[in-house]
Amino acid sequence: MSNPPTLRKERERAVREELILTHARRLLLSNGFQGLSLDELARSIEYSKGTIYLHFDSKEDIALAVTTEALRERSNLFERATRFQGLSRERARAIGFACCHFMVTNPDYFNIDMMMKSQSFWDRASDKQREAYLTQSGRCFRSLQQVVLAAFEAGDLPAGSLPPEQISMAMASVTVGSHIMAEIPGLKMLAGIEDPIKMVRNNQDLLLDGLQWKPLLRDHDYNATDQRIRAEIFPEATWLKPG
Amino acid sequence: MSNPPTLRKERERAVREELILTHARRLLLSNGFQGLSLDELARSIEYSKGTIYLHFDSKEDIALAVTTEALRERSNLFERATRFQGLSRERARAIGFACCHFMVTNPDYFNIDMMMKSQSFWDRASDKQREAYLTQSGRCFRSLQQVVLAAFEAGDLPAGSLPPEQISMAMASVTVGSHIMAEIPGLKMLAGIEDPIKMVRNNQDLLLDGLQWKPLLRDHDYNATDQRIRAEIFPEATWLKPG
DNA sequence: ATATTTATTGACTCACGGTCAAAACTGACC
DNA sequence: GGTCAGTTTTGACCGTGAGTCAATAAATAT
Repeated sequence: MSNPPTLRKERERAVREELILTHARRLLLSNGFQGLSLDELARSIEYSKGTIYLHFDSKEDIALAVTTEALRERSNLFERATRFQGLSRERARAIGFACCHFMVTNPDYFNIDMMMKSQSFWDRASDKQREAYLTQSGRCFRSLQQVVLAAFEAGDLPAGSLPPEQISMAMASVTVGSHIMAEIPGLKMLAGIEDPIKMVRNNQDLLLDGLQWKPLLRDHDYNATDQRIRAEIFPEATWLKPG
Repeated sequence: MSNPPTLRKERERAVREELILTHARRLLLSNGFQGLSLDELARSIEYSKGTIYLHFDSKEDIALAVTTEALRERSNLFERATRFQGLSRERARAIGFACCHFMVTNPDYFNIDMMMKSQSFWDRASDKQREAYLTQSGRCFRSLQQVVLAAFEAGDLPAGSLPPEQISMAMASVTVGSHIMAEIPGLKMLAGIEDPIKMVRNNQDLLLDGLQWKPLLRDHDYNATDQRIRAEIFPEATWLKPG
């Protein structure tokens, strides 16, 4: 039994897996799931198709892994957001900010993510990838939950109104839904949406007001908060317009 | 040139198209998009595969048509809902009710609908089907919009706060998002969601409160409203639990 | 009854996801 | 440095299934 080569092999394997995912993401984003050809992918990475199947069980498995990688990135942003120093609702806003920043940075991510949630896609992925995806979902959720609990402790949310998990879910729901609605080609026109991000954030504000999360939108200068969030946590977010 | 036979032909064509869609829906719902085989579909309808292609451009085209049929059904429910006699927020609630009723009646619809919105699927459908889909989306949206405008007229929504289209979009967003979140396998457990429908309606309530849509949740007995909605508009909705 | 147009077919192609026996490579042992 | 068991990698091959189109059947016109 030789250890050094084994370790090297593992490292090389990890590198190759990353190589596969990098190219898979590129193909997936440019041609969609249907346009992702495993023959082309094999050619891109300069390994054979068989080798790809040493890493992943199916095409769907690869797509889910790509999605999970992006989701991990999103979780990281969320965790950074929770570290914002401020009122509880400002911290919640920082998470909303993170989410929008992610959307701007990864404009095509939602398409793939939504697709993978369709039963017939989800079912064809491996347990391993499914678990990894749920782990990252959990991380996102926990970031939210942490801020919600802090809000209860600070008395910024009315005690006993709703269980905290439900509040986190509501926040996630409005965000996901807004992103989706913003992407529907025809409705954007129909509803006169000019700036999708603005809509998302707007809807988040409405929900938090509905939850009576203090301070309410009208009682605080959240534009200033946004500027602080950007300056202190997400200096790379160049999309935020002043005012 | 013969007219009578032409009319009959058109009728027969429409019947056959419906036949295709009926069977396509069955296969789609039971096996998912991947499991929908055009050979099997052809066998089901007792016509050849070529004939299917006289009606639809691609597999995606068929799937979109199935989706649109369901969406048309949903639009019908929405329009019925707008006819509820009551306060503006009660009418909005009736639409929320309709949406939940639809979800209960068509539990797998959202999967397909979400999939069709992915770029690579949408792109493979025909213009004709895309337009039909957007037409039905528009009908849903307009039902919502109608109730929102009525709310402004009645003074139940604070004037000048937000443009009505944006309010409609927010309502649609929170609903769509809640449905999606409710369906994610792992998160349901993580967040302790027991009744997905309850969550959807809850989130809708929170948003409408956030919009200051009078009367607020705490100022009105909306359980009674639900009972009336069911009795007067949706007697077939057996899922509504009393209380 | 026959010609012409229209409707329908299903065998065929081709692309692609997935497999696996064979080839290439590795490193342990003499 | 040569041999060989074990491991890794390969790419030709398979089955499936979407989409096509020349051939056929049915309907209609003459």
